[in-house]
Amino acid sequence: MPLFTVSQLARRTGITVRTLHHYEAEGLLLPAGRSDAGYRLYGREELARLQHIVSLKALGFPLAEIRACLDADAPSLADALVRQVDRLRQGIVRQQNLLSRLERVARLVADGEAIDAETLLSSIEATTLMEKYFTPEQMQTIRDHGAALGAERIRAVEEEWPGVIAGMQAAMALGKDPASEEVQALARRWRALVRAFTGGDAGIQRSMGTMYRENADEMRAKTGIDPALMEYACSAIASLPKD
Amino acid sequence: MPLFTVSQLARRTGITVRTLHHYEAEGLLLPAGRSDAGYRLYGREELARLQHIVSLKALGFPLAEIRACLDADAPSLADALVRQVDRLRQGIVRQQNLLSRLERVARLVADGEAIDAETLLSSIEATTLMEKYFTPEQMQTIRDHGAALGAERIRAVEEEWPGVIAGMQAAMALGKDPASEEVQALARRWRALVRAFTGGDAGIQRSMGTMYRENADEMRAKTGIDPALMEYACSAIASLPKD
DNA sequence: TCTTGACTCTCACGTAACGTGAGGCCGCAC
DNA sequence: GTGCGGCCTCACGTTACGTGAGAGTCAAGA
Repeated sequence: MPLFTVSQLARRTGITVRTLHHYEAEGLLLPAGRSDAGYRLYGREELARLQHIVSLKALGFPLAEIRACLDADAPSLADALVRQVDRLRQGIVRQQNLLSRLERVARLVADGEAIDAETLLSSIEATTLMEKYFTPEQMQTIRDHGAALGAERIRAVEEEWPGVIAGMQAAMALGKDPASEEVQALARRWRALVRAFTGGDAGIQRSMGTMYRENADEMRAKTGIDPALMEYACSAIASLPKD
Repeated sequence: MPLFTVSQLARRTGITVRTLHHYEAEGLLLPAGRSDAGYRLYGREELARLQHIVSLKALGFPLAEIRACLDADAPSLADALVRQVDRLRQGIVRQQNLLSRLERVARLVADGEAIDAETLLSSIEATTLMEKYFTPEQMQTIRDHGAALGAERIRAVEEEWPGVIAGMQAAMALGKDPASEEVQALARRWRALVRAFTGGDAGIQRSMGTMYRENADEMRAKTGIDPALMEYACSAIASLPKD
C-alpha cells in the first residue's frame, strides 16, 4: 500500500502543496496519517478523492459544494450540476451585457479621435443613466437613428443646444409670454432638437421625460435645464401649431 | 455651496454608506471635510467624482484602476477601456468553455437516468483527461462518432472490454505466444473495441496512445491495463493480418 | 429636560481560494 | 558536519465591500 508525501501527491494531480494544506484546513481532504516527523501521508483512497476534487473544481464548483457532493451522494451531485450550469449562464449573460456597454464606450474613443477624459466620462454617465430609463429596443432605435443622422449632424445638434437653452432661459427670466412670436421661434428650434434625438418616437420621448424629472439635479448640472425652465419650454411648445 | 453627509451622498448615487467609508480608506474619494462631531462632509466636487467612480465601476473596472484613471488623465482612461474589454472577452471565453464542458456532463445525467456518483465522477475525470490530449476537433469527431454508434452499442462495447482485458491478461500470464491462434482471436476483439472508439481515425488513436503512456498509473487503476499488458496486446495486434 | 429614534463614528472580522514569504525542523548525500 | 531540498506551522495579502459592536450626535416630541 503506497503512501505519498504532499509534493508527490501534488505532482500526480497537478496542484500545489499549498492547495493541499488548504484542502486539509477546509476539511476537504485529510491525510491518511502523519509520519513520525509530522509529514502528511496520503494513500490510494485520498488520491482518488483528490482526483474527484480536482475534476469538480475544473468544472468551476466552489469548494464548499464539492465537499457537500463528495460527503453526500449522487443526487446532490446532479443537483449541483444544474446549479452550476445556472450560475455560469447567468454570469455569462452579465459579462456579455457589460461587454456590449463597454464596446459602445470604446467606440466613442475610437471614433472621436483624441477625446478628453471629462467628455468621455460624461458620455459614459449619460449612457449609464439612459440604460436605466430606456428599454434595450429603445436603445437600439436611438443608436440606429444616430447612425442614420451621422456624426456631423449630431455634433451640429449638440452645438445648437446651449444657444437655445440660453435663449429660453432669458425669455423666461424676462417673463415673456410663451405664446409670443419670439418664444415660439425658440420653441420650434427646441422641438426640432428633441426630435433629432427621439426620431419622433413617442415612447422614447416619454422615457426621456421621466428621466429628466427623476434626475432634475443632475440634468440641471449637465444641461442647464432646471424643472422650471423645462415647464416653460414645454408650455411654449404646446402653444405651437401642430406641425 | 451645499454639503452632503454620507447617507445623503449615498442616496444620490445609489451606493451604501459602507462603500463610501471604503472608498475613503482606499483614497478613492476623500470627504471635503468633517463636521465638528467628526461627520464626513462632501461637496459638489466630490459628488461629481463619485459619479465618475460609480460609472466606471458599472463598467466592471477594479477600484485601483479607477483611481489611476481619475488621478491621471484621458489616455490612461482610453488604455483602461481597452484593457477592460480584453479582460471581459477572455473571461467570457473561459466561462463559455466551462459551460460547454459542464453541459456535456449534465447530458450524461439526463441521458443515463439514475447514474450513481462514482460512475459520474469517473466520466467527468475521463472527459477532463481526454480534453488534455485531444484537440477540440478530435473531441468533436469522437462525439459525432459516438452519436452515430448509439447509446446501446456503446454500452455493449463497454461491457465487452473487461472480458477481453481479462483474457489478454491471462494469456500474457501464461506466457502464450502473441502470434498463437487463441491470442490472435483476443487481439481481433481488442482491435475492434479500439476502432469502435477511434472510428478508425489515426490521429485519435495516436493521441490515445500518448494519453495511456503518460497516465499509466491512472489507466491501470481504471481499466486494468498496465504498460506490460499494453505492450503484449500491441504486439499481438501487430501480428494480425491487415484486415 | 429627558428621551427616543435616526444617524454617524471607528474598529474589526468575514468572504473564496489560495499565493507568498518567515522561521525552523527533517532527511539524505558528500 | 554541512549543505540542500523537502516539510512543518503561522500569518498576512488579495477584492470590494457586508455586517455587526459599542459609542457618540442630532433633531424633535412628551
